Amino acid sequence: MNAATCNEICIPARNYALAATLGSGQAFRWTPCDDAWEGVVGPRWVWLRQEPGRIRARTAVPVTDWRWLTHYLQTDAPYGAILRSFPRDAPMRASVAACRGLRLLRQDPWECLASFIASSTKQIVQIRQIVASLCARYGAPIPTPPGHQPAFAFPPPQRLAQTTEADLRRCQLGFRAPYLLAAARTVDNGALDLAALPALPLAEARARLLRLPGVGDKIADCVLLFACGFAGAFPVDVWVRRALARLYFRGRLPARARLARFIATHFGPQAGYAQQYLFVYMRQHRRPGSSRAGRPVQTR
DNA sequence: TACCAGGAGAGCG
DNA sequence: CGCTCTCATGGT
Repeated sequence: MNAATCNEICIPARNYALAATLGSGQAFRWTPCDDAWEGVVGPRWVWLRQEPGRIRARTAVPVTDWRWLTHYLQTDAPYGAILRSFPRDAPMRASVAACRGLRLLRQDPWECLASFIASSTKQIVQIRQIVASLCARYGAPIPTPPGHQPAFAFPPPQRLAQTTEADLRRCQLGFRAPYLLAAARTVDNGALDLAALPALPLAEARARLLRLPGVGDKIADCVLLFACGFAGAFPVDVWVRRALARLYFRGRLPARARLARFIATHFGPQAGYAQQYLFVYMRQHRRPGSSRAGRPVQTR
């Protein structure tokens, strides 16, 4: 690397919808700020702004090697090839058209796992609050620009392992508190090695995550897709369930096994990306003030 | 106010 | 399996 040390950089990024990506419910630490976004990646406070053909990034502390950020943003992912791998059916066309440039991030596995354990039966707004609360209470303070409010890293497993269920309940975790505590202890004592997951076959990585209490199919797939680089992982939540039902099955989902077979065969090797497009597409059509979805184009 | 939220686990037939 | 109930809490 011959890059100079500085606190600003422009990352080339074509077909990258920054706002859609940061706000699409895969990460919970980003807040829109004027025409930009502020958040935390690992131990660093980060400011990001979409510009034509690129993303401008600023940090509070000068940086020499920015690969941690390009890795997080996945700006080098083969966007065109990913889109071409999707099935050429009407629902996918409509989903892509509705959110061009939507990407998947590559998050830290622990932060991703902990955040999604906290997510069950919560709205995205609330998940953000819980994560913010965990960081403020148990995360290490990190440098921010002069005059900016304080920021905190996501607390590592060894830190959360030292808390109690009652502590965690104070962060609005409710019945998820014991799950998060158990997960923190399991990762802290080495019984689950998150760093080893990406090198495993998808099924094995998934099986290891499923051993954690509070981690079922959906949360395991979120971690595999958003943090471990398994582009074939396909989290099925209420929104994706709705999307699949309405767009592919005339409103009625088939039995589990048949649905699983459909997912495994229909969406191709980048099924996880397809899932994210369906998720965002379906949420765009929800009615404000109601959890019931509006009317996405009925196709097929 | 009533409903429901990017679920998971246990108990049941 | 597949269904139902419970869990805790706040947004809308």
